[in-house]
Amino acid sequence: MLSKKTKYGIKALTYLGRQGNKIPVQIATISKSENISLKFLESILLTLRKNGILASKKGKGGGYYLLKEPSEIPMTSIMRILEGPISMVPCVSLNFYEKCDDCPDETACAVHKLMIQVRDNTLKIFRNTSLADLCKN
Amino acid sequence: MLSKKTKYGIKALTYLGRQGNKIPVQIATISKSENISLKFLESILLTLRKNGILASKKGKGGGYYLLKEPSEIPMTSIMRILEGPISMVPCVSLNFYEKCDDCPDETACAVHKLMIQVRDNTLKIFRNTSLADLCKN
DNA sequence: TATTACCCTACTTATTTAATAGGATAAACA
DNA sequence: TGTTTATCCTATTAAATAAGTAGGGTAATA
Repeated sequence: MLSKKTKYGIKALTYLGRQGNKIPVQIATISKSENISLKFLESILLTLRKNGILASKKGKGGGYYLLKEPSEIPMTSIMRILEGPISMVPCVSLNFYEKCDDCPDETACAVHKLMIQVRDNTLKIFRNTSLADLCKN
Repeated sequence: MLSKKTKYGIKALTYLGRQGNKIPVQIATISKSENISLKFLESILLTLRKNGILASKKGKGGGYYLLKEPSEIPMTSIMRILEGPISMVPCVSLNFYEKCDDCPDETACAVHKLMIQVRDNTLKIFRNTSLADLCKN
């Protein structure tokens, strides 16, 4: 299941992407428009900034804005920053790999094989989708 | 992320499927072979039985066995019983649909559109895979 | 009738998620 | 220069979920 953090983050990024320009948007504006708790959204935007997706400006007229063009931001980046691994099990993760405690031989594991398929398909979608695609319509 | 419940459940079913026949296998046998806590596995097999995947026999020589041929058990069933929804958000779920609190118009939601794609792809894999496929090799 | 092995409810513990609180810092502007 | 505005940042908490544990009950076999 997608966490609310990720869901809210994507919605906020989509909102910013639809602005089209790099004029800062206040957290409160996004919070109201997308029905997201202001404080929660604040922490989400903070992590997006720390991970190089957003930039911010303090004080009057301040707010958050996208660092890059929406078309330059793949969903893989957004998902990995907000949600973590794209894979359903750590043992098939490309960026967050971890060995399973119970599995002596990973290549013989039925779950492993199945989840590689799922990962490859999901990855294909996220790689072929950028924030710009979400902003359309 | 896939829960351990689901992972262990799939492993246990694969173990049973590889037996080929309908001779009951004891929980303890599977527990040892697959490195799964006996008590935890017990509760997992119980839910699989209550959901029509397994049958059991009590007393000496008892244990669990598959009710149907592995080829007759699609991964969609197993996943829904053990993990719940296949979708990443409830608002795109076919079997566990729920409206989002924050979304006034679901058809306009960027997250919704993206997650429908992911769901369709994942569903395709699970529909085209049966327990028999996992038992091969 | 003793043993075996599943049946079933309840409980506990750990982890993660989803916030919330509250002050610090920096920019704009009068 | 001082006030307002809005982000920055750490810490805390509440709720939900996941993972595992306990322990007695029930049915089948020999």
